[in-house]
Amino acid sequence: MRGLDQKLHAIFERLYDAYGPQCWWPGETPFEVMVGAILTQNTTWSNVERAIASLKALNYLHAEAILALADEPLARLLRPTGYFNVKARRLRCFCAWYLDQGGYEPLRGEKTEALRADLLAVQGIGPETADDILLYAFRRPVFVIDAYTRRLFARLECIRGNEDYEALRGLFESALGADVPLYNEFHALIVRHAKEVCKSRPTCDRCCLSLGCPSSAGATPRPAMDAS
DNA sequence: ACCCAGGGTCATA
DNA sequence: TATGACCATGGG
Repeated sequence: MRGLDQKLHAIFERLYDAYGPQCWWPGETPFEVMVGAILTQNTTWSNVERAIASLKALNYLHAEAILALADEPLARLLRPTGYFNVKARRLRCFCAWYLDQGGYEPLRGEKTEALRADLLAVQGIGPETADDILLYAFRRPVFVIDAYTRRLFARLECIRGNEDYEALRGLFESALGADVPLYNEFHALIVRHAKEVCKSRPTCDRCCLSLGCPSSAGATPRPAMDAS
């Protein structure tokens, strides 16, 4: 019986071969990454890009500027991301915390688990958003668990699928070992794959992971993933 | 018109 | 612990 680590690495290779490097997270600065992580909650990235662009255009992409904005004007800028009233509050809570901590440099010195606990204490930052921030803004070896990850690996029979967030994160992290570049690319590839599969629905009968389904004429079918 | 998206919180049972 | 309701725009 192959270990979980070998299965995961094999799946990673399939995804990487199929899609190549994803160059995540899209964003020029760590702060932009953090803002994006909050704004992308249950929302497509293309919607987040509009809001980020608006903030940038007005030179508001700083914790001080966002905090200085009243709820309503901020919500207007966040409008395309959906839940704009909720996200305006969340963003301001985050910015207040961020400034209170002294910004990026002091935070960068914190140990990962302490930083994670701090992030989770911010209203509106849950486990996935915190882990996005830890991995993509602070380069910490934290494996992000999202709905795609849960569905995909449950289907590939690597997990049951009903484990709680922390259990899954522990499972992936101990199987893969602390590896920031791997975690970075893996999560991005999982999201990419989900989009790709979604695009080809309902004929999603052929993907790089051989998730069931016949291959189209002329294509060489991949051998099925060894799930045992 | 319907479904879902790179979630999180809060109220119930 | 575990569901359900709620937040709300934009693209398929």
